Amino acid sequence: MREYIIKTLQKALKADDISLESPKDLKHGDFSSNIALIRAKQEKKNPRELAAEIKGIIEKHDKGNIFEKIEIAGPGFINFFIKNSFVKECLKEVLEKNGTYGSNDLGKGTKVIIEFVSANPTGPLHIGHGRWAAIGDSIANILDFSGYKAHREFYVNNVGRQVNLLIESVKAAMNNAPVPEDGYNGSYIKDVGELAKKESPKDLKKFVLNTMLDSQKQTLSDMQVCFDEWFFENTLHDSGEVKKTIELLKKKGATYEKEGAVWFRSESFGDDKDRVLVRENGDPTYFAADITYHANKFKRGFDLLINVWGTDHHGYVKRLQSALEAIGLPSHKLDIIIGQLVALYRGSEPVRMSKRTGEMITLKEVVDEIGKDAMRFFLLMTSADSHMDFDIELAKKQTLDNPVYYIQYAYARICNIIKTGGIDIPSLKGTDLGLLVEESERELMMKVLDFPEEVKICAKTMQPHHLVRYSRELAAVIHSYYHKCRVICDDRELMKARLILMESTRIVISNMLKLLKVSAPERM
RNA sequence: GUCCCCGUAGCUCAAUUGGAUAGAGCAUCAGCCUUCGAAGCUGAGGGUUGCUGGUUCGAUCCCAGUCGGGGACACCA
Repeated sequence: MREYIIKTLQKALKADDISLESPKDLKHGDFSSNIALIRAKQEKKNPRELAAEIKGIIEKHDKGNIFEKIEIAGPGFINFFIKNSFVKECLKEVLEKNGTYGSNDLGKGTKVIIEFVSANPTGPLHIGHGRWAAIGDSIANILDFSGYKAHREFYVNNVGRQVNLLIESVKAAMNNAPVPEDGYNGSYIKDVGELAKKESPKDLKKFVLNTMLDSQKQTLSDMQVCFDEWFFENTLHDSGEVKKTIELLKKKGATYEKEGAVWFRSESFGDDKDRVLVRENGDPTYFAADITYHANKFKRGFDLLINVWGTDHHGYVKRLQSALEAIGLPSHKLDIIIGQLVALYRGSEPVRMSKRTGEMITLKEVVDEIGKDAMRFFLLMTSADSHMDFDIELAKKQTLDNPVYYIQYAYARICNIIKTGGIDIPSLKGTDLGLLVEESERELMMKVLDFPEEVKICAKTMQPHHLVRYSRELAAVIHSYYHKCRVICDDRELMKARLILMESTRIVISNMLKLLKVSAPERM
């Protein structure tokens, strides 16, 4: 609906810089625009006079189709009141489009690769990984829904010092030897060691890495996070691509040698300092491989690169962008979302250690305890760049305290009403929506019709939490409506009209929860 | 010391990316079950948006500074 109105305004005013807001105060109409305020500044005119001019043009153009009335208010806002008949036309669109309602073509087929989690295979995932997982996965869903072609990828760092340390640590555990310096010593190391003893694999390194990776895969799968591809770092070394990247940087004059190592001049690109590409011992650094990896993403034909990283990697952003620039790749097409860390609580008590193992609590333990739906919902509830306090006790509650159930309950309620109504939805065609005259009905319709805009906001900002906020608002309107209006009633025509409203609401919740991958139960 | 993020109601978070009287949930208090699911609804109280300046018709949002919390500053990944 909003989109249609914007298009109408664009046509009427022959301009494309139309912005439309949804005012908080009903007195300010269904939509409002600050266009007169902005133009008045540019053209140095009186904003209210300009607003009146604009209002005249729009009214002439509209001929009473969409707008009930248009008002000028405050310093020069133009407030639009939408005709009920038009709202109901839009409601029909929800039923027609059904599962695709809310989708858009923002991406215009852009191939986008979204890389997320990419944890080292040296240990179990933690709650922070869960956050990047939920965010990355949902962004990918939203982008797919917005006309992009999203490719979900996990980069496996199966090369380097940390991996060697992991293997040495496992070996030590198998022989009851002390943990190597800087090695790993969690209980999972012993577990893998036991397993390796039992199976005595030919290639211990391969076995350990696979075991670690499988356990990460399992945890992610428990959260219903899926990847199109698991990209292994070693393939970049094996194919010689890493060497090629280093040669290319050398050729571009972006490197120099010092103390036996090859350095990249990242400082001249605005980074804090220069960075090593090839160590004194001749091994390329992780950084060198990562430049190659991102070059490889472009080579595979992706037009847009999105990475979801933990805040502990933020210092890494500048050097990667610098390196891409140095080899002539469009670094502005790399969008890195930095997610802040998650602090776990039980009630007001901070949780760091696992009760069972006495070590850092793992993602798996939390997912096992509270379940996939609450997990995803809570991790998606807040903006990625705000620090997050995650209360396990609250997420676990199956009561009204828990916002997940609030939404799911609204869905189950609607499903039950539709079921009780006992009328086939398709047979409701031709129903007179003009019978929906209650204020609460209009409120619900407007909220339902807002869905496509919310999807767009998420796609544009790459922040799925907007959708979660919307889901709570929508559920609140639904519950309120439920108490104000009865759907199942003796007036059969009215009932049919209200069933259509229920069905379109159901469709929106269903589409929305699919994007978040939170289940929508018909019964609870 | 340098860089990034955050600071909003007692608590956890929003605020359509510069819009009109800063909103929800929890907690507190007062109401609502003979009718489609009370896992719900209705209402009340609760604020100098950490602080100080600046930019403009307008700032929670942008800029400068300052205080507090978190994180990062490897020839680790």
